[in-house]
Amino acid sequence: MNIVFMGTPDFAVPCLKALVESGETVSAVFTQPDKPKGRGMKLLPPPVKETALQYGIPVYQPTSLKKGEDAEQSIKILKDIAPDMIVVVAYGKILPKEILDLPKHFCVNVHASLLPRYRGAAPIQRVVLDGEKETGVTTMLMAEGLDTGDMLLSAKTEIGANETASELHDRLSEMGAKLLLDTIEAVKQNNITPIPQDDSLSNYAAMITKELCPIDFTRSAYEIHKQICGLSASPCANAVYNGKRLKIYKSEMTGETSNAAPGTVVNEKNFTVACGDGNTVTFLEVQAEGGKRMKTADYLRGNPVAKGEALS
RNA sequence: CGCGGAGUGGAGCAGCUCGGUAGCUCGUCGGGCUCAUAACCCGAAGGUCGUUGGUUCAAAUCCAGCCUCCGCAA
Repeated sequence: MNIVFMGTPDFAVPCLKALVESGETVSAVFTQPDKPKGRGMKLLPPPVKETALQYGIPVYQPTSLKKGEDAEQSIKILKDIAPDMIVVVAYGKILPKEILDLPKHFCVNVHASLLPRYRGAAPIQRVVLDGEKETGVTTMLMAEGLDTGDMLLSAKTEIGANETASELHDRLSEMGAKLLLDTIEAVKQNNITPIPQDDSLSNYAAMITKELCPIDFTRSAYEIHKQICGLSASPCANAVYNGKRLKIYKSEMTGETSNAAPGTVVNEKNFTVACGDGNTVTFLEVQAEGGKRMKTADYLRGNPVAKGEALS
């Protein structure tokens, strides 16, 4: 099939690779323009661009698909390619109707949740933050609304008790790639029935902001544990210890209880801290300012903490 | 040229202000002890102190450049 791929971050890379490796013809890749980011505001290409270039696929990075010169030129390029299908995975731009109607079949989107649940920008982190037990990936036809199109296929998976958003992200991106191939195969066999989403069951996975990062130890241990998992590895939950910010990448609940004040270290050997509901959270991987991410045992060797000290 | 922190045996850190014998908590290896432990005791190996140049009788330490890693901000 003649396919145009649109996507930007790491999550989309396995899908693009899967398409190419399975022998589909990816005629062009659309991705977000390079943006200055990181230290020193260096200009960095999005991951999908790097992958596309490795395969020698033409890359287009229009600033807009809706209006202006870029949009007109993009639509002209798309018309020239005359794709059978446009595959969109976390592209980060809204497609105008003109493009949605352009492919011979349709525009298909891979979304990292079990729709209609968790539509929107940050489904992976939100399911973890909310303490959900399972999630998945869904392929759907693209409609003009945000993640509202008819569903094609989906795949479920359980969320581990200590699984972080970044671990789940990696799993789901691989699942998404497989589901995408299954979906394309079904389309080829003409063996697929779009199912409308039940809007009454939908919810929206709002973008993740830094306000979510500071840990409030008066909350329950479970909420804090899920906060740590859901925000790992970026932007990462953090606490203040010794006047310095300490990022917490991984944690677990050992079942230990304590009536110490929330935020108090109750076990200095494995860095276990009291929470608001009498339960405790044990930190497994942390990172101090200026330091690297490391296992708690390593951190404690050079930065011993004492029982009774408080984090905030 | 956005602001800031850091590179020291295998891991995590101290030492640098005020140059003069390489230190701590672990790990590893060998031995001992114990019913037992993230227990304890004894001994050993292992480091071009990120890199290049400069100052000096002498540099981990002071000065300059470069490389790498990280926090903030975007």
